[in-house]
Amino acid sequence: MLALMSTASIDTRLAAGGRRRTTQRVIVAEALASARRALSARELYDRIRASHPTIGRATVYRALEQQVEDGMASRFERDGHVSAYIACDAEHHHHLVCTSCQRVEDVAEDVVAPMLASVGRRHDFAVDHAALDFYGLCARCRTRRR
Amino acid sequence: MLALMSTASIDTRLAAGGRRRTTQRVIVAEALASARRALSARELYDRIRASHPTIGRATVYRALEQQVEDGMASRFERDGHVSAYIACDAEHHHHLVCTSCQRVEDVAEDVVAPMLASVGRRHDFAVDHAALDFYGLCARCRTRRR
DNA sequence: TGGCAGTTGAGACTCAGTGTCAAATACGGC
DNA sequence: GCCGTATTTGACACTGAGTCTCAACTGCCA
Repeated sequence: MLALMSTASIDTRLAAGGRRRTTQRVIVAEALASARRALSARELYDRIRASHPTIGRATVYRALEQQVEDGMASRFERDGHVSAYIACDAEHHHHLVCTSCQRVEDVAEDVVAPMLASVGRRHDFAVDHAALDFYGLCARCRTRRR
Repeated sequence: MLALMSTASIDTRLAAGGRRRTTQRVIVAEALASARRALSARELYDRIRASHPTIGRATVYRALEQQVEDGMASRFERDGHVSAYIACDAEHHHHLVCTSCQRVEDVAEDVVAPMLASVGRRHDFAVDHAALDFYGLCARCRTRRR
C-alpha cells in the first residue's frame, strides 16, 4: 500500500528546521507526493510547469534537495544515470521500485531492521544511513504481462 | 577484509559474453580493482591518464558501464549527485561505504539473503536486483577519530 | 593470414544540476 | 496591520558528467 502524505502534514514538515514555508516549496512537495511514483527532477519540473508556468527550474531542484535533507523525500538512481525522487514519510526510506510502471512502495521497516543491525555487528561498521532500493516488477505489472 | 580480484580473474571475466578483451578494458578493470575504494569515473580516468596518456575519456566511461553490466563492478551514488564505481566479485554486490576514507567492503551475502527473500514475499514483488549500500564509518576511521 | 565486427580516441554535443544576483516575499517584532 | 530584514525566488549563465558520431584501428575466428 502507498501512503499518501496529507497536505497538512506536508505543511508542517516544510516549516521544520527554520525553513520558510513558501508557495513554491508547497507546490513542489505536493506535486511529488501526489505523483506516487519515482520522478526525475526534470519530469517533476515539467509537470509543475504545466500548472505553474512561472516557477523556476532552480527552485524546483533546490526544493527537492531540501526535501531529501529533511527526510520528506528520498533520491535514488534510475537507469541511465538519472536520479529520481519519491516522497516518503519520516520513517520509511527504503523502496520497491517497479521498473515497468515506476511506481514505488515503501519497504516495511521490520523486514529491514534486523539486517541493518546484523550488518553493523558482523562487519564492525557504524552504519549511518543506508540506501536500500529493490528493483523489479510489482504484482500488477506481472499480471499484466501474462 | 577486501578481496582484491586477481589479474587472471579480471582477464577471464572481461572476455565473458562475447566481448573482446582489449588492452584498454584490461587497464580500466585493473585500475578500478587496485583502487580498492569507490572512485568516480572522472577520478579513475585521471588516474589512468597518468600512466596511459592516450586513453580516451569515452573509453573509460564505456568500460565502466560494461563492467557494471557484467557484474564486475557496481555503481552507487556519492554525495552531490556523483556516481562512484567499485570493483566487486561475481557474488558480492552490496557494500559498506566508509564516508570518511571512501573505502568499500563487501557485505556478507548470508546477512542479506534472508531479507531479500522476505521482502519479495511480504510485498508480493518480484525482486530483480537490489542496490543495498550502507554508508557510515569503518572501524579504522572510528578509532582514528577518538 | 585475411576479413570483419566490435572497439577506440577525438571532439562536438546534450543536459542535469549549480552559482549569481537583483527583485520579491515570509515572518518575527512592534 | 505594518515594517525591516534575512531568506527565497526566477532568470540565466555556467560547469561538467556522460553520450554520440565516425573514421581509424584491432581482436578474433575461419
